[in-house]
Amino acid sequence: MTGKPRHSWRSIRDSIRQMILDTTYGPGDKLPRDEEFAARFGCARSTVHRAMRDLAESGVVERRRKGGTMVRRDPVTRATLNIPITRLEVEQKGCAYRYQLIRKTVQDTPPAIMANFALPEPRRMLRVEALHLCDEAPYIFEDRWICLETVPEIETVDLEVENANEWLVRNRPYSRCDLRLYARRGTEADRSVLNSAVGDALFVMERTTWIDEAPITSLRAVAHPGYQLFTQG
Amino acid sequence: MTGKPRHSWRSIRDSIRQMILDTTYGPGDKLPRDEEFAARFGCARSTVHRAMRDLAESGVVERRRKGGTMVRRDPVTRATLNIPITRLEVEQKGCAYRYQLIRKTVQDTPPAIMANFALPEPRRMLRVEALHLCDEAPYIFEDRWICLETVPEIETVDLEVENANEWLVRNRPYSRCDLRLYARRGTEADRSVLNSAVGDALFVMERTTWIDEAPITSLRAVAHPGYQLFTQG
DNA sequence: GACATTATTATGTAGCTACATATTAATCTA
DNA sequence: TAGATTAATATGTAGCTACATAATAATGTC
Repeated sequence: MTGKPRHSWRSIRDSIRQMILDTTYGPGDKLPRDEEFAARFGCARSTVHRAMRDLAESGVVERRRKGGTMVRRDPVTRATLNIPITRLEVEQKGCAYRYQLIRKTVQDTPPAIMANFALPEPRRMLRVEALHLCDEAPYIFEDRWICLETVPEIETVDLEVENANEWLVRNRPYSRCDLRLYARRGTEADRSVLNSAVGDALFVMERTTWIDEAPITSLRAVAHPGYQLFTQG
Repeated sequence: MTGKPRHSWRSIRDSIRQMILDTTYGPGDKLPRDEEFAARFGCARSTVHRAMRDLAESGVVERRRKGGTMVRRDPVTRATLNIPITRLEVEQKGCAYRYQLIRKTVQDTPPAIMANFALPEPRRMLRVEALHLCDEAPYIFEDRWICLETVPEIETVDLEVENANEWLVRNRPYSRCDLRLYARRGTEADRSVLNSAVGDALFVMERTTWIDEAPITSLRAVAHPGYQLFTQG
């Protein structure tokens, strides 16, 4: 036995995917309606729907009400990144975690942060610069902006002790998260914080989150030399 | 109107998420059974199930048959990366794309590639080194290993013309994809291929795919200086 | 012909029932 | 007590119906 009942949504998803792969339905083609597939496979429409939703989520097809289902013209590789709380990342390596607040100020957002949030004009936000340490060695430096309008409680949090990263993850859900990843040469400023050599290749993660259009936080995290980001294995 | 009917699975998901956020159910706690929630909300179990599946997918809760639903002790940020075919990435910037095969050899896998695939012993694979160009400037250099046992047809493909990246994406679905991202200093070897300066910070993406335990391909893609990877906006 | 209005239609959601499956919990051996 | 067997149970899946929604297609009006 394959372990898949004849009409499982997985087997139907695989059949449809196979048809797409062998170009029974090529890129850009319109697929038959769910009902049509259900009749062909001899299963319920809901089962086809379940299969289609999975194909849509994984980027193989695109669905639109009334418009029907189309094979995506541009296949994409979708990978889910798991970005844990830094404390956990460090502790899972069996190392001691420490968090150190470096600076905390209230400022108007500079253009770069406004761009991240797509704000038309500057807004006063709390800027928190902090260092995550792994066995007392600099691990990740983060430069974070927190919107005081959306998250006023943050002013009452003692960020010397509590970690903005964790406080926000635990207290502020977000509905949208933009991520930008790139490499950057270490500068003199990095050297003093991350203990890196000038010219080291540093891995940078920029993350911006919203709750229903309202900005929450935007941060640039610069990792120590040698840092790697994985997908969930 | 909020646009959400009282019993929509989204509104129920949001209610449950809210209860988790205000620590009605704290990290590690067990949630009531779906049926129990359904009775409380006055909706069907299937609706709670739909809501729970979404929460599980986004990493808020963990579900196990018979075990029930638990609030994840470690909140994670899950981000979906869209990795397009390089040709499309270049063309969407309005640039001209070109692909250039640099070398094509059959070799036994070195330890690093064996580790990526978790292979116990070396295997003969096709190694393809190629360059993606954007307006004739080096864009991404890829060093790819393709498993000849899993993908024998690759030997019949003219890789001078056809692009291994695209051929595989279009012809070989995968069931598992591991991703590793990091920054690396440009070396002398990079300089000659990517036209980068020695010491430049280069963004590296390593990707390994399988189809049901069988290795397909493992590649290291080194991007030109300044490259950025985004999440889908 | 241009534009607003109204049908049509394919997907999306909500509700129900019944059964499958995986795991834990309980029970029965040896 | 240890280990195997069996029961209990929460989630997962498959099937059905009915209606909602969004987007296109058709129609009507000027």
